[in-house]
Amino acid sequence: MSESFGKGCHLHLIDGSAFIFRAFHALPPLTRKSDGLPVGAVQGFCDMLRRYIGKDHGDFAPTHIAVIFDKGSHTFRNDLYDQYKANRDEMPEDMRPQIPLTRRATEAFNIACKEVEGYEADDIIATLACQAREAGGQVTIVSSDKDLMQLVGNGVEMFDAMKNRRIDREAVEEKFGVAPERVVDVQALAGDSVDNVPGAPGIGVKTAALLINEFGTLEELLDRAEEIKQPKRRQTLIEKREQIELSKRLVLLDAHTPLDFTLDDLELRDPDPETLLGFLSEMEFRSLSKRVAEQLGAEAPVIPETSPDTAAPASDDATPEQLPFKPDDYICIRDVETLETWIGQARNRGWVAVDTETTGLNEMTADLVGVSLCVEAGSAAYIPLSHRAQGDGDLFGPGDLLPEQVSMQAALAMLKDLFEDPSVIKIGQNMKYDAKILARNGIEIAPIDDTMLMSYALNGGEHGHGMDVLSERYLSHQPIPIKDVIGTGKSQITFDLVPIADATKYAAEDADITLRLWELFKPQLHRAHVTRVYERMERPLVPVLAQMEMSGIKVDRDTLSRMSSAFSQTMAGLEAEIHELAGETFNVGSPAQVGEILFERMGLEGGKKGKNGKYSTPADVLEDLATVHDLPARILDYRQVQKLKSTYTDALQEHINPVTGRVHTSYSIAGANTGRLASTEPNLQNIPVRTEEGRRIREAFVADEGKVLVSLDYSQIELRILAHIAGIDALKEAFREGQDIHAATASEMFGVPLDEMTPEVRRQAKAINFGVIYGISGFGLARNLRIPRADAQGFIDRYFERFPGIKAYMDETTGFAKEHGRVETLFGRVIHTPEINARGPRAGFARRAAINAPIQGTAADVIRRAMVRMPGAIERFGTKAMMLLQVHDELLFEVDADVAEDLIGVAREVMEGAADPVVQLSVPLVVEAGQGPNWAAAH
DNA sequence: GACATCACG
DNA sequence: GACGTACGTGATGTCC
Repeated sequence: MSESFGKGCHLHLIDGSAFIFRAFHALPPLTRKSDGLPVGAVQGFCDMLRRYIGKDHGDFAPTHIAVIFDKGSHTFRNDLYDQYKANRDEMPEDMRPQIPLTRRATEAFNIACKEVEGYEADDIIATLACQAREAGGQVTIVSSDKDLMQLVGNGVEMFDAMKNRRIDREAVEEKFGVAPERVVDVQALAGDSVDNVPGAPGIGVKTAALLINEFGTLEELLDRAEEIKQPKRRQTLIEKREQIELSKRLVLLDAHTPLDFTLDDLELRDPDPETLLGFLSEMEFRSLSKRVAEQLGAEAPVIPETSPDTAAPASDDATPEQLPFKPDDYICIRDVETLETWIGQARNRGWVAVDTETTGLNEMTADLVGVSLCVEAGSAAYIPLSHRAQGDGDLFGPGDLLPEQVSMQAALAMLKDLFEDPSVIKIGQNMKYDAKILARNGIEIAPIDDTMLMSYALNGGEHGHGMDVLSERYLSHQPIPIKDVIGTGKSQITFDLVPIADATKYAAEDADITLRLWELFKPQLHRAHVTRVYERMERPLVPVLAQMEMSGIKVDRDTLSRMSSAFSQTMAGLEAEIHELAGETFNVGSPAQVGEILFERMGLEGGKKGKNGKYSTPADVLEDLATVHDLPARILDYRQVQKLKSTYTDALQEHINPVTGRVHTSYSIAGANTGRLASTEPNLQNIPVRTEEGRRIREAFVADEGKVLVSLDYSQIELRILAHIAGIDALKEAFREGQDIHAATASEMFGVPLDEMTPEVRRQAKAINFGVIYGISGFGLARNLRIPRADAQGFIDRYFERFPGIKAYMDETTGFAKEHGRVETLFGRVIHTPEINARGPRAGFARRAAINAPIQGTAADVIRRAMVRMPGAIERFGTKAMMLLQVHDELLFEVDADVAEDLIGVAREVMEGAADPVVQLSVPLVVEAGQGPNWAAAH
């Protein structure tokens, strides 16, 4: 038996969480070969422990050692302040299953592994450090966390294992500007954005240290705050006293954590080679076991290579060994016992691929028919829930529910447990669809992964991201076409009428494919450096958009209906007039016939033929012709009304959901190459606004009784981003000063003072500004402005001369695209440009798209980030505020009238700050807001 | 299903 | 020197 802890002893306390996070982020994602379990962080953790105990610590050699972990997410600090650590990101899903394994690893190393429910590791470390100090021993805290620096001094030091550097009194003083004893005072004032400790607004570490050094302690400072000379600072300290005192309680470590062990329990023990090597073998760490064995003077264990038939295809090598698809092996789950088994398997794994089958494609109206699951490549099952008889003379009449299906209610209850289990990742292809179907059945599926969005992050611009494309491209497997199952055209049936045996093959295959794609894509995300893009801007959008789509927007049918009738009359009148002018009757809605009339019968000049050999009659051509004849003008009028009627007043009514009385669009997250969303069925991102007549359509988009619609939109976001990316000082300055940007551009280009600016000159500058974003050409600008091409080219030359950064940006961007086959947004979104090295006209398109993509894409990223943060920010309004629509640079909300102004304040802050903290824009983002009873009034 | 047209940012 | 020509979308109607 050894003596108890005291003088001459040296306790080393390792901050376990810090080790895990370091290990996780320092290493590429690694999975255990035999079953795909993520173990990268465990391996890193073990290696860090190995190196630590094998290290020559000189005078600081440990006699006692422990690894300290956090336990439970709720601590006394959450009771003090509910926002404590509230803006922490969720733990990456790959990391979660590795936490218990690191505890096992610690034990395998024969190192004490300690945690106390409801206490942070920091508090336990503080308690042990104090006990050791009082007993006369020395302490080394293995961490570089600044929150622990308050403990340094009197025999306690820290050690930064990454930098291999000891942190003593002097080092702490250097960092905080005060002695370790006063570090908490400085932290209380400066606050901490990582832990969400509020502190004193406007006071950072520097100022805090200055104040503490002047007054001695925080308490003294607060008592004598009146003496501070700077008025702003004085006011802050007086007004925010409570908040500062709270902050101190949050940062002050609790050295009185109740412990069920003593310092003596932490005595250094040699690892038992058998136990440790056994654990490392189990984890299949080959080279690490070898190194450990060497260190211990033991024999390295032999770890068998996994046999191919049990190996998960976790590698993404060019030709991974591919398990064949065997549709006959798929299981049909017809009783709760079997379902229970499958759910158990999913729980054991920690993940499961999921697919829902329904009666239609519209998530708001389709009914759930069945669910498929896949836990391992090749091993998938389908759970039929509401399949019905086709009625071809069987025992069951047409439409009868078929027997031997798990009851909807029972299955949903069991699946709800699994789908809402935070420790099981649910993997889907286009999860928003399944999430909405399940939400309508009372299940809030989470956490999720989405193979469509993974592909979008990885392969954006290369190809589409539908299951068929991905399966053929990455698994060399053509999935069963849906039309083989439900047919096409008139004889098409709904999925509930598909025989269960056929449905099983189809549905289980989809889940199987999804799981295989996930295993393939998951490790690629890190390698392609798009993990953050996927985790911050694609995946979290799924629940946000699902909610928006399910909310829908109220559309007044009567308004649309009345407008539609009026349009009919107008069109009839115009049609008669057009026939009169043409001298014959023809289909005004047929561009081919219009071209024929204008350019053949009437002999007007300027007819150009399109690729189908017909005359082309787009609006700009007709506008030019309108100066010489009335007919083209009337045709334009007709087309405008026809568009408004068919696409808006008529079609929109068809989209009013009979149950909710509202219109529910659907957003494609992975549709647009640049990162923009796209709105379909109906498209609510192209509701008219530019003309007075069109804008009236927006009057039919209304708020419910007692509510208002609130619209917030980014002002000139793309030009601001261009100014930032290309580093155009003159434009940045104009934005910072809040100037009219087009007028400022014109002034800079033509030397006209702002107060002498004419609308015409400003209009030209505006066209150039937009042209630049689109990868301008002299021809295009000339056509847009209807000026001679040479003049347009002159403008562009002048623009490049005045803003040389723009030209440089364009050249650098195309150069980058040609070299790498891709461009990137400021937030790291990758947009591939496969055509950039093509020849012919396609090269021009690709070049302009490459120039535009980082600008449009960065703007898309910004609003995505705002949308992801929005639900948390507006949570305080409860059901009083709902986010309904996104229109690229605009967010539309429906809000109780009494909180509309508050909502505007909150939402504006989120939107204007959406780039932070990843990107520091050198121009401000400005959001304009409006509100009213309908969308026209809110804009 | 291709094409033309036009609605939006 | 010719070629085509502003970026990104979705819906509707005609016509084959």
